[in-house]
Amino acid sequence: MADTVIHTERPLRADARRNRERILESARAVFAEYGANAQIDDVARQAGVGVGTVYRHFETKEALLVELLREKFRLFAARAREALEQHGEPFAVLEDLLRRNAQTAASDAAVQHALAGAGENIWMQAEAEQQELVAVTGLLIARARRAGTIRQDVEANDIAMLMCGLCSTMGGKPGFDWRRHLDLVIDMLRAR
Amino acid sequence: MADTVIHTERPLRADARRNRERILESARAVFAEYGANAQIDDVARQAGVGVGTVYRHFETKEALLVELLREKFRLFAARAREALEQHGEPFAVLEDLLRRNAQTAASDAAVQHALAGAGENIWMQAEAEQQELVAVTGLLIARARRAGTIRQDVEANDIAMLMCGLCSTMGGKPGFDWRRHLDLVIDMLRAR
Amino acid sequence: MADTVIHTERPLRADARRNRERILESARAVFAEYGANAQIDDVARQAGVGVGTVYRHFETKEALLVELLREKFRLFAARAREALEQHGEPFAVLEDLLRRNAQTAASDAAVQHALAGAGENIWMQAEAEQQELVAVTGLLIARARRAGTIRQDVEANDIAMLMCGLCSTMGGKPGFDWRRHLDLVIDMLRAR
Amino acid sequence: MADTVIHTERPLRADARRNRERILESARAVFAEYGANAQIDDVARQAGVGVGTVYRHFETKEALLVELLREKFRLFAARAREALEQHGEPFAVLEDLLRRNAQTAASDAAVQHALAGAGENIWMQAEAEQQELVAVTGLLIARARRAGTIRQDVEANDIAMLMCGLCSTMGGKPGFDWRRHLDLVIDMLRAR
DNA sequence: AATGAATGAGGTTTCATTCAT
DNA sequence: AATGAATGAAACCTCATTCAT
Repeated sequence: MADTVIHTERPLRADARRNRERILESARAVFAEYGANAQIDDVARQAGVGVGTVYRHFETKEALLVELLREKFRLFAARAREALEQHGEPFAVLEDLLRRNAQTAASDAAVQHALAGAGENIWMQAEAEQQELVAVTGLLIARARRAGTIRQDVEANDIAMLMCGLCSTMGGKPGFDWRRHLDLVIDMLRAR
Repeated sequence: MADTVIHTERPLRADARRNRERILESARAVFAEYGANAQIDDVARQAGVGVGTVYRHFETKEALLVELLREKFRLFAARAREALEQHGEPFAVLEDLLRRNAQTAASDAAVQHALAGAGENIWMQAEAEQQELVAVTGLLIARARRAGTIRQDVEANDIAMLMCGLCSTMGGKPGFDWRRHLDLVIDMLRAR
Repeated sequence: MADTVIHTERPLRADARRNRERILESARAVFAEYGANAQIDDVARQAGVGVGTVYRHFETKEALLVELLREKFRLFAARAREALEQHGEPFAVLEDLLRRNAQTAASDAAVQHALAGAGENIWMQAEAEQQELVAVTGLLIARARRAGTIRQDVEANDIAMLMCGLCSTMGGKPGFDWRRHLDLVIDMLRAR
Repeated sequence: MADTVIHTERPLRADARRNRERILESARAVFAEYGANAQIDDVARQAGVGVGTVYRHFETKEALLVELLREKFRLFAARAREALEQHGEPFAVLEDLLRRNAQTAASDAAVQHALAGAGENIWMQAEAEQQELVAVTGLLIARARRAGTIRQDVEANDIAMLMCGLCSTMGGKPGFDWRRHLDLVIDMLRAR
């Protein structure tokens, strides 16, 4: 009851934190279903809260989208760090990582799409998280390069772009089969 | 190949055809500037016609987007056909084609973006044109394969997906340099 | 070829007259189907002419509606005049007239409706024709009154209003059966 | 008869209810002034609320019209129920009711008009309320019939149609005087 | 005289965001 | 802190009417 605490940043009451989680979850679901033109009202309804609550947690719709993108980057970065701990052949480890990430993105294709279609604005606001991911990916590449199992001229951003491109083809675009394509891309990355 | 096309559709009065052209031109400009949420009213104003005229030519905003996508595919297909006529080394011809297409897409990044973000719907409505492009690309690949200068396992749809992916990274996404990346991709396509 | 005739009012070339007829016919059909919010374009298409032609004959959509109302009044007036020639019992003649008019209106319910819903404006522009109808109806009533077979206090405008009201109930309004109701109304008009 | 109505629908916040009332009031005024082609924006402005609020309460312009019709039926039904409580001569009670209703309709002529011109759709959506009115009217008629002061063959729907017809003549149609006409109609309903 | 393409004011509706409760 | 009603700018689209062909 004596919670006259001064919130410098975000101690966030337990229920508030729970709401935040629920909102993000719903946002994923709703954007996945309706693309970037899903409505905040839908997100709120799905989360079982009022619109006002959504806005308390995310100042704008864009901010919500940004957070989704950040989360994705954080997840991928976390996986990349785990990969760093592994002791297998470096390229194989990287390959496994990419396959798992692609799979995750595919199960989320519509959100991915919404994010791809989203203005550069959104990407810029997630730059820190993106850099972090690129940095860790860089370490994985360096290891593989030392092992001589990856093309010498590949950089972390190339992987990022290839994966980003792969995701952009995941919708339901006719003739496109991302699994096949990923096989090819991975093989292309391999040292000759 | 002589273009004795039979117009089953109405031949379109001269001024109407002119308007149609102007509308498409403006649409390109306006979508390029404002992305997929450009307004039809802006397209009309920019074209110097009334909104009604835009709607007479394109029943829906989506229809306009579809036509833009179709045009792009037609342009790329035309270039691909030209490339078929050339007598240089097949892979070099293909490389040149890809570079020119990438350049075109880049000068049009926002439209590209709008199209990428667009629902699968739009892509499906342009499927015929896409198939045509893929078909001609297939011929170019076949030649290069016979010459032994391209990876044996590359298919036309892989090229499509790589280019489509490349385009999706063209916005202003931080850290992404498509020219560099295209160099890499082309080199990856080359036979070892 | 020497048709430098001066058109004081409407000599109207034969084909023009034919067009005018076709337009009115189509207007009846189209207003009957879509009510007052039928579009001029529909009328034109149905008539097999361009919109411009419709406008050459009828300055505005309202003018077209007015003409439809006028025609109806003219038809009813003509029938009333014919009734005057008949030698049966005056009230019976009137009754027969009303029944036939109601039948006509019913087969035309939607137009009737459109006309009823239309502003007073329209009725005022058809006033002359309406007066003519009322006048002839007055003669029929007078005869019946002399014969003592109609209520003494009924006037022509009462008949008009009753019929107008009857028509207004003809749509598909639930529970309303205009034939039953007409029987009652006619019996009410009869002298006790 | 105590109004312990159970609200299955949400009880509606106090301010929301107030707004709803205001919107209906304005709708009456605005439809009265401009007929069926009044604009929702005008209704909103007149009510001092945003358009969005109008749409929150009534999904569609049509829904607003329907509610107006329902209200009218409810009002008339309420009056009819009051009339049932009265102990005067049954026909006189009915007559008084009709006169008051006609007066109300006249003061509302344009709305009445809009409703008359409206598609059957609208009437069908108000069928429940209409039936209720017809039912109560039926009781009034039954009493008068027992008293022998009304024509034996008149039914509730006849009264409805006569009144509905009367209303349809109320605009500014030339030559039509509804008060005169109502006198006649009432006299016609009286038992001979 | 006829055609139908063009016009553009105006209509309905949506939805991100604010704010009273 | 949460709620959801309210807001209103802006989006899309329609259609009576005009006008170039």
